[in-house]
Amino acid sequence: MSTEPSQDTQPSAEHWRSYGPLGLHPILLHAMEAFNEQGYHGTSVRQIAGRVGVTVPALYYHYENKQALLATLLETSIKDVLDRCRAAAAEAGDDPLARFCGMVESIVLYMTHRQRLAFLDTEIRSLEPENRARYVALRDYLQHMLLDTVEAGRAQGVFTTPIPADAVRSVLTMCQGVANWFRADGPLTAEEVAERHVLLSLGTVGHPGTVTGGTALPLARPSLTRSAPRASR
Amino acid sequence: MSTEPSQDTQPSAEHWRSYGPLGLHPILLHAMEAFNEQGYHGTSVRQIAGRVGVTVPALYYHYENKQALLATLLETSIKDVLDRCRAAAAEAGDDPLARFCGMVESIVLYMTHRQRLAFLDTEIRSLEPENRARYVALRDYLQHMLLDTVEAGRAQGVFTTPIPADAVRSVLTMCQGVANWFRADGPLTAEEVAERHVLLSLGTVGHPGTVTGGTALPLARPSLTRSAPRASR
DNA sequence: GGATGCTTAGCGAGCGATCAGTAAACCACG
DNA sequence: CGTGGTTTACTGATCGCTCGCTAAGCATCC
Repeated sequence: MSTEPSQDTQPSAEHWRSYGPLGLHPILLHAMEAFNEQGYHGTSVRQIAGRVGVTVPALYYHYENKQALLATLLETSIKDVLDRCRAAAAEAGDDPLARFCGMVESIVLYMTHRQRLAFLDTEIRSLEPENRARYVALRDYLQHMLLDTVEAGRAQGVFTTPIPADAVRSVLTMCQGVANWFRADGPLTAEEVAERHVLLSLGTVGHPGTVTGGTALPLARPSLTRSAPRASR
Repeated sequence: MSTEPSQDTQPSAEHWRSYGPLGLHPILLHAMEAFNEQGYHGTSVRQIAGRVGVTVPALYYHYENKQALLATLLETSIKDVLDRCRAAAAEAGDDPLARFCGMVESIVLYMTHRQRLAFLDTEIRSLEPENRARYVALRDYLQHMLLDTVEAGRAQGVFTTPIPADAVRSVLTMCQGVANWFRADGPLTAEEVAERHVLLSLGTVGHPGTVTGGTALPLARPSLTRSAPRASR
């Protein structure tokens, strides 16, 4: 009778760029897929049980209720992005530009490699108040980390946006949006999408080198000339 | 027994910056509010009827079924943005920079003034295939309009992004995101939010004047120095 | 007298959740 | 090694309730 997160997901000490198999409990895995396809309220516990190949009470043996499935999935997800983002920031050191690029890259990589988990962000509205509060607090913390970096960069003149808080929220929104349209069998790899969004984000926060084209960013440029996929959702 | 959109919403010839009362049928109005608060699948027809103050069959007299309520709302919404965006583009004339700014402004104004309608965009997944296809086609058309403008600007050198399609998708994503966090009683007015997002969008598509600060944009700058609201959702 | 705009009453299906029971694995004790 | 008790992971059956939706009828108005 474990209501615990059961986070076999990632050892957390691992590198922020590496993505192994999900390692979720089969019930959580199939709940995740059902919620992705039909939404939380559009999915019945019978459907989840059916996907797993067990009867309904088996679900209730492992998780308190339907809500606990969503809450566990979302909490697992946000904690994983946060860990990876922190690791990327730490690796980048003190330079605001490098930190910003690393954080955005790590977030977008998460959105692509853990798309089905990341997409559940659209279901926070279905969380009960306490669960939602915990999730939102972690997401706000991520936003705050990024904002601190942008403001540090602004102080050094590497970011010129006069509205850093709005810029950061916009950057996170566009990164989160990747989970809505990315297709693994599409024209761009996860890494290319991440690279492009680092570039776009730099424009959004007003990094002078980005816009004029003459920058020293460690980006492999060839992929930036290929055409982008359409959004469909 | 009308399944028709019943778009009393806006005369469409009116100016794209002016927002009167919604003018939706009471049933649509209350359905919109319920869908906003609990999502499509989380809302029952009984709840909608209760909000309106009638019995359930009264709903079915006016609309074919629950799905028609959502489809009508979403179609009304996307057509309204599209009309306003077209009007803004027409008013701006041929200059890509002016067109881009006008289109982004009109879209963000819609997200703030018609927030409850715009927020329903998160419910497209609950649309049946044909309804979704029609909605997505209109949204794609909007995206295409913006992309054409950005590419025209690129040809003139006013936009420098090497990935215009990704930039446009990101811009629209961040604009759509406004419907998630904007609060009419918050620190910023709709017009200020629109102005800020024009600025952010210019950075995203790589408009040189924006990032370096020395631009001739017709933006009232004072509001850009005030602090931004937090996201909560 | 026929639209229009509702109501009362209720259909069958499915919902989330629970109860009692069970088969198998595990483990300590003699 | 064997045996009895405990734990783990389920199943079958069913609870009370709500779901989307509809048939039939009634009042109001032109």
